[in-house]
Amino acid sequence: MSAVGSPALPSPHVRAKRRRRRAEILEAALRAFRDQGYHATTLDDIAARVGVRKTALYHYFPDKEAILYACHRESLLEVGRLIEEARRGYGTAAEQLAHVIREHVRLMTDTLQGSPFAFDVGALSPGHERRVIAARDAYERQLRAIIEEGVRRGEFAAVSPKVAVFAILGAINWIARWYRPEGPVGGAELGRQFAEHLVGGLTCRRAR
Amino acid sequence: MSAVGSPALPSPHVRAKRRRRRAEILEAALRAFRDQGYHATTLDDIAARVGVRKTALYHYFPDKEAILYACHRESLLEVGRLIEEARRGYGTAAEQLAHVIREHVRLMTDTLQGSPFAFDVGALSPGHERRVIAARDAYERQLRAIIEEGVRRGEFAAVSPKVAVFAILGAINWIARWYRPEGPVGGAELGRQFAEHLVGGLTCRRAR
DNA sequence: GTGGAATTTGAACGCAGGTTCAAAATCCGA
DNA sequence: TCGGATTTTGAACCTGCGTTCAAATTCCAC
Repeated sequence: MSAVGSPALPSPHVRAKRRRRRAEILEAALRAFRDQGYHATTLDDIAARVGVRKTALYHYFPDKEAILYACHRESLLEVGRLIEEARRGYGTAAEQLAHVIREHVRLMTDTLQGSPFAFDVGALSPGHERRVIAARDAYERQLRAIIEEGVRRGEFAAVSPKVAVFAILGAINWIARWYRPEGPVGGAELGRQFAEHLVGGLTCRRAR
Repeated sequence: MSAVGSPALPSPHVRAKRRRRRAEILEAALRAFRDQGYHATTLDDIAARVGVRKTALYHYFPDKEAILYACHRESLLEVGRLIEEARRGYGTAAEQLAHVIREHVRLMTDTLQGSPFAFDVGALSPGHERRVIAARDAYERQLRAIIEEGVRRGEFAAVSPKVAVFAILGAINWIARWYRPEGPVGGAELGRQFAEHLVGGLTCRRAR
């Protein structure tokens, strides 16, 4: 071990093992919260999905709310990238918006990482709730900016960007409530159909 | 009182009073469930909104789940009428769908009666859950039928009616998560914008 | 006015679930 | 191998909340 009186850092191997366990717990929690809701999900539920007793969870997370917050954080990291990718990869607002929709749907269906966007934030501590809401607001503002640009360029009808974003996010977030990966429609195809429907509702109306 | 041995029916006045109290409890519960979710709402919460102690609620409902189920039933009664009205009042699929969307949005925003559509059904007893799901499925089938007819007539693009209905209901149900009646957009205007966006996304694409 | 019905109340109970704790088991680096 | 670190466990604790109960209060129909 290291010098006397100086606590040793765990080895890289032990740190990696701990990270894997945390990731496993978070994935189990994410699925449980998505299936049943935060309040209806018990620590016993999550622990059972991992294969341990619930008291083991306290070795990795201080409490249940911290698990929920970690799920939110991972989700926000994922969606945070979508806008940058859209801006970099596409020239028109319609293409950018379609990309974000497709990718957001993929997060809801393939990795389920987008599911926390559908979670109520009321179960978070006040500080955590503020942070999650701030990040969600930033994402929504970026979506609104894309729509505003589309309206300005004449690509989109003169809609309220705020209302349009709520409608789009509502359609996407609701996927957590009904989509099952074993169903007949794959995530990519679902994303394509959602993008056509939701972007189409903006682009075509300008012709009237 | 009535004849010995024969329990008296309450008078019309007492029955009316009882109905008003039940309606008051259901409205308070509906708002509390919508604001906080079923599990995070306590009977103390609901009772406080009514102005009684929680034990008084047991005079009108056998338990907490019965209150939730009654909220669902009222909501389903309301939305059940939308399709009939749409079929009677409009000739094209686009007009019918637009009407249902506008009116469903109104239920979400004005009376809040549509909010239970956004609630998870997991908290209901198995029997109640089956009934609520059956009624929701019937509503979704009717929406799909409108869209199928629109596709058949060439009014709508060749979309998957199932996916389109999920997208539409997702956008509408999500209103319970963000809409506040004191905000700048009224329910009627919101309904109009949602109808334009969501129906527009179906009608225009057939031109391509 | 009054007896009975209806409604509400405060107190109490029981239990589920989040959390703590100390001991046991497993892992790991030297 | 082995001592110490890490992880997991079973037991226990505590609290919040749904529910029950008996008594008190209010309402109502005659």
